[in-house]
Amino acid sequence: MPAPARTSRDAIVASGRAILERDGLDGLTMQRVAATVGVRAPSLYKHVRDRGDLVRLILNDVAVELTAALDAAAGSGEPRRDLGTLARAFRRFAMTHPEAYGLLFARLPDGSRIDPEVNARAGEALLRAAAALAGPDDALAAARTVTAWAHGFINMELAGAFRLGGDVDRAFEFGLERLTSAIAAPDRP
Amino acid sequence: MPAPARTSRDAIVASGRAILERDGLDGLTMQRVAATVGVRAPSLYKHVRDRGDLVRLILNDVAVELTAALDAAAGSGEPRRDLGTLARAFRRFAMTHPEAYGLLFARLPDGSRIDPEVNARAGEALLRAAAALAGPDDALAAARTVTAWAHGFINMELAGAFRLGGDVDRAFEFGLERLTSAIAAPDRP
DNA sequence: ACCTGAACACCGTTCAAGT
DNA sequence: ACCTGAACACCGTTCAAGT
Repeated sequence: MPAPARTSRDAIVASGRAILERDGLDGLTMQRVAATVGVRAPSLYKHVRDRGDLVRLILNDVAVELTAALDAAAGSGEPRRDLGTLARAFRRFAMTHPEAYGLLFARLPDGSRIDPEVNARAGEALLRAAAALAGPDDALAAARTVTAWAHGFINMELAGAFRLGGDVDRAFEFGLERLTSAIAAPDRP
Repeated sequence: MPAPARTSRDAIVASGRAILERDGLDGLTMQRVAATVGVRAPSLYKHVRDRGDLVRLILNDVAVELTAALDAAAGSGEPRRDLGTLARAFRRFAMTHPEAYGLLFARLPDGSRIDPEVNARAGEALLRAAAALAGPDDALAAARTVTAWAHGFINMELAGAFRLGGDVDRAFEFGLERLTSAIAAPDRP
């Protein structure tokens, strides 16, 4: 006698994501997720392998959404301009999903880490803009420089590491402008 | 009848740090720390407030050591050269203490976050080099640009986010060289 | 085929009782 | 003054039993 599913993997991931964003990673318990979707904790194991797997699914979901935001931000045809809109879209996304963003590039157990393809896909728009600006030989190194800066800045901002006062928005724009010029190939001013 | 202390806060922090580096944050349990220093878990609460406090003490310890490594790396009198040795020392330290480093700028509960003075002290050497290179007006923004880049690069490298192959060491040197030029004031080539 | 209660091993933390 | 066992509330996870 089959029993009808009272919940679904999508519902579990969506609920887990909301709880993660509201209560942080420590607050993301199987019992809380189960209660939100209307089952008991053991039932969750019919839909996800374990808690680490649930974290992975949530982060994949977030990364796909980030990718869409980045894709929408780029595409002006002007790589210099694209790099700016990409960096600002990146920062805006992180600020509206701070808990999830903080885990996106964190050291997590293997089972919780984001899928490689999802990760690669998220970096594409920026890699394209960097390639157009820096030329093919330096494309990857240039993309890594910009990504590292943007991620590092956002991560430190989210962690509250900028404690010396000053204008953080201005520091972001300063870094963005200097970096854009710095990675441009000599013949691409 | 007073009972002699069978352990100390320093021993607990040192043991906790070793366990953190070996087993990760999830592996850092009060029971394991207690066993290593030779007492039972409840005794630890005579020396630290709770587990979050222990994490804070460990991270403070790591940050102080990082500060010493950075201070030792700088001081050549040549800000351009200092920036390079600082960035490389930063990366080397992170690679030898990956678990602790990954938490240094992570989103942690308030009670686990590093002390503001320890954080400010760690940034001093880099702020000094950046100021010498960028000039007083842009000193803070320039220091934040370099710190963000270095931290972001190292954090992504530790998290295994550079999955497109390529030469990661070369990307680090590329970013370092371009960034150094980018933050230099026009009159400080 | 999914859901459940019961159970297990493990946490962090408190506290009264020991020395 | 510190250490301990016992206890409590809470985890994640497994599993046999229900429908």
